[in-house]
Amino acid sequence: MTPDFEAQLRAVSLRVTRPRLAVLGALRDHPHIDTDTVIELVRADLPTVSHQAVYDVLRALTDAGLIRRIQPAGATARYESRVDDNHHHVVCRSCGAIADVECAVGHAPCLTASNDHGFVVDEAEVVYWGFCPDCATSTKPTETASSEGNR
Amino acid sequence: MTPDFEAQLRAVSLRVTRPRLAVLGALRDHPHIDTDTVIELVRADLPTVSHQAVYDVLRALTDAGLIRRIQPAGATARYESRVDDNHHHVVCRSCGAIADVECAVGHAPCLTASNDHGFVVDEAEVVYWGFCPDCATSTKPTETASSEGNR
DNA sequence: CCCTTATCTGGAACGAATCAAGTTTGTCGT
DNA sequence: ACGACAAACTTGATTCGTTCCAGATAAGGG
Repeated sequence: MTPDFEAQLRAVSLRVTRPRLAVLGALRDHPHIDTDTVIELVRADLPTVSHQAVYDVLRALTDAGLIRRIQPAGATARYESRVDDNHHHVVCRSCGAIADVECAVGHAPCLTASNDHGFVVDEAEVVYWGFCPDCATSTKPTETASSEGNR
Repeated sequence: MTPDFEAQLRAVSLRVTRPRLAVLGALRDHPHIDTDTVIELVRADLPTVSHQAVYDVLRALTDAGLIRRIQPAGATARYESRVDDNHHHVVCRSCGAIADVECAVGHAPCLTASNDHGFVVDEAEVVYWGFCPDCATSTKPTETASSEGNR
């Protein structure tokens, strides 16, 4: 374990610092975390890191392509370390939980639609909105109960 | 012209007020505007409306389904009045411009991929990232000009 | 026309993120 | 190893978009 964070950093010409290693570690252990949680997790190891350092590190790593920033509408920024595959996310409207989803249609499915309006498109981001298993059952739809029931 | 804003409001049991009509008018004339611009446009007609009123109206209209809120990562909230069709958006990484895109694959293309993780998905949102015609030419990629065409 | 209540006004408050100035710490050259 | 330079960090304040609050206003049914 302990993926070679140091090598990853050096590969993109970033200095190897403890805050950066801690952030990478936190992202490896937690799939989709927001900035605040990153700060908490990092401080578990390094109590003295400033929030600014975390923001800075997240930005540097995102720019370098080591991590990916995801930000569903209305929520705070979250980060994940899976960057190489083209996967998407399901977001729970109720609790904000996020899960990874491989697009069943194939990879980069809708990218072809893009050349409208002369835009040069390089990425298609898909966000599925719905309810996670917990919220789907607790938020009990009053009347659509039986028909929607696949799960 | 002047679509029947009043009827639209009444149809969803919302009171017909001048701020609301002004907001609907602003959204009809401008495809994808952020809250600040809405405030400006509304105040062109009604100089006394408070920013809070606009926020409130936007929320009410969004909840009622008359308008749609879109919020690409890292940008402020924007609103649009096209709500009935399932269309998506191209967002310029450089200037933030937004344009509508009909998904060529068909409507609600990737919705099928969704049942992973027990989530009950009811909407698939697609955001295409790239560069608008203006920025694509001005940001002149130094060498990747011809080859990188698609994807 | 009056009453109820949704809606609007004005101002304060909030959280996420950024900026600025100064200090620490990696990394490279010798 | 040692020192220097610049990248990276700390601290603290600031901005920005948005929301919360209390009171005033006005839409729409009776």
